[in-house]
Amino acid sequence: MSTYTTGEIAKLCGVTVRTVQYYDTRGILVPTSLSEGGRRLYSDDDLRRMRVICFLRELGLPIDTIGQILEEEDPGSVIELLLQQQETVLLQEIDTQTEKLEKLEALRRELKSAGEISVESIGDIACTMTNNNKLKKVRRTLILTAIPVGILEIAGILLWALKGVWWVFALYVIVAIPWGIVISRYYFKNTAYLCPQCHTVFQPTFKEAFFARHTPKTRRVTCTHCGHKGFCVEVAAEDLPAEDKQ
Amino acid sequence: MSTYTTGEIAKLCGVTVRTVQYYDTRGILVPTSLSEGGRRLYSDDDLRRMRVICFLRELGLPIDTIGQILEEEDPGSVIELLLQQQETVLLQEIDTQTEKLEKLEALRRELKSAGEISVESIGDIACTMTNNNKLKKVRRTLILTAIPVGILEIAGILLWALKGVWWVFALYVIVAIPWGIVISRYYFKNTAYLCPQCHTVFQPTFKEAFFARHTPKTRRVTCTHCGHKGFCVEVAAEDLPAEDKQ
DNA sequence: TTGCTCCTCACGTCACGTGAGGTGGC
DNA sequence: TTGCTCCTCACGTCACGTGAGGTGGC
Repeated sequence: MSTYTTGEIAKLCGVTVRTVQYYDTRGILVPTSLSEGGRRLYSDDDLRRMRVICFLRELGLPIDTIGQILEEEDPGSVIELLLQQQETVLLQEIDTQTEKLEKLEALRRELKSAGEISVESIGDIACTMTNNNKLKKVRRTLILTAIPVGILEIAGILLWALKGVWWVFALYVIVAIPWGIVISRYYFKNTAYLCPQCHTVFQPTFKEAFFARHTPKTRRVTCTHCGHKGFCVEVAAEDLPAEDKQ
Repeated sequence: MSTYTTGEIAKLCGVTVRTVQYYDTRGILVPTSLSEGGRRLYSDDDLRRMRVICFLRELGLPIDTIGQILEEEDPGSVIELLLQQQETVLLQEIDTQTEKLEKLEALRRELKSAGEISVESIGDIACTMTNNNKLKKVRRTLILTAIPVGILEIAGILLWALKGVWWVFALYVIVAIPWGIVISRYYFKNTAYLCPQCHTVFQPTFKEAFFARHTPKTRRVTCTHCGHKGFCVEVAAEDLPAEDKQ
């Protein structure tokens, strides 16, 4: 049965003296005795307890939870429950960090391809990245409704050409025109454009957007804010601010 | 050109009023103007700046780093450098968390198979888990040196049985005996046992350990501390405390 | 005038780290 | 006696959250 000083406990457990003292003030490792001069004296039991504390800290458990575990008389379920909670916490933290990492990598990629690196370009990238998911949803809707129309078109052409059946193609024309109108309105209502000049998000008129030259991610439109005309990156339209919460 | 109050900025950026105020005190988002009553008034530029700040915070960048990025006149290298640093930080954090998670899962597995859940059993598991790597190293040495000896043995037996060549087997015997002595001494010098009674780590005498019944992970030895005799879990011997740092 | 929003202290969170100034113990 | 270790304040870290008590602005 030997006794240990604060420094000895610290060295044996690979922590600082301050940590050992701190665990005393937090009440999870109170020294068995004090010297006449008021110095902390730890027993073998204390050392073992400290080792358990350090181990549990290596799992990321907060001090109070460790205290609970150490005080618990009845062994089983409480410990298992607390460990299970900690597992959930860790899984969530890893998830959060991984998300951050992915965003960071996406930003770095975009910055590299953007050529110009500035705060404005970060702002633009942030804007396109944060409502990327909304935009994908809008585009997915477009494509999903386009598939049956496309099948109808091909079927119509084939039947007309090979078998001389013309009414399927006629049906396609009847369906495709209203579909085109509806889907275009839907699309331009839910998309907006980011002006590279003044960095504002704006919606051009339906007519301009419909007839404008475009690439998969940009469209040549006129900014309603600064009047700049040129290729603007497509983003999802924000929710209307007026009727939003009210 | 509209102006925004603290609350409006907060709502538009999905943070609390306190966060907006905090960014003012930290100097990364100082409002363009103040009302007569001392209320913060933010401009469109401020809103855009806040959006960039929020985006960078979503990557986990600390406030001061964001401040640096926003102040930077010259665009390129500094931003890329800071983002790269942040990537390293995130990767390390994910690593740390994953390690914690693995340890936690190992503990839960061990606790389940241990049957009895108590602070002592956590201590024992912590002890076996933390010097698990050392122990593996010791065992690997044992196995690696055993392989050539084993090959020699099989070769000796085969040559003797099939071809009548006996000297290879004789060589094996000559090699195997000193190897057995050396490796046993090495093994028991570098392993110790955890008493299930008093939870102390001890080293039995070479003789007792050598002849004791054992399983892959335990051995039936007598605790030098409390005298308990029974199967004890094998752990790596700690470094000798005397000549350690001195 | 009445709510609502915003203001500034001031303190709490979490697990320690970092001095400062003093002292025990070999 | 001299280093070394240890002691207790007290404050710092990080990005806010949480009241308290007061007030601007519609």
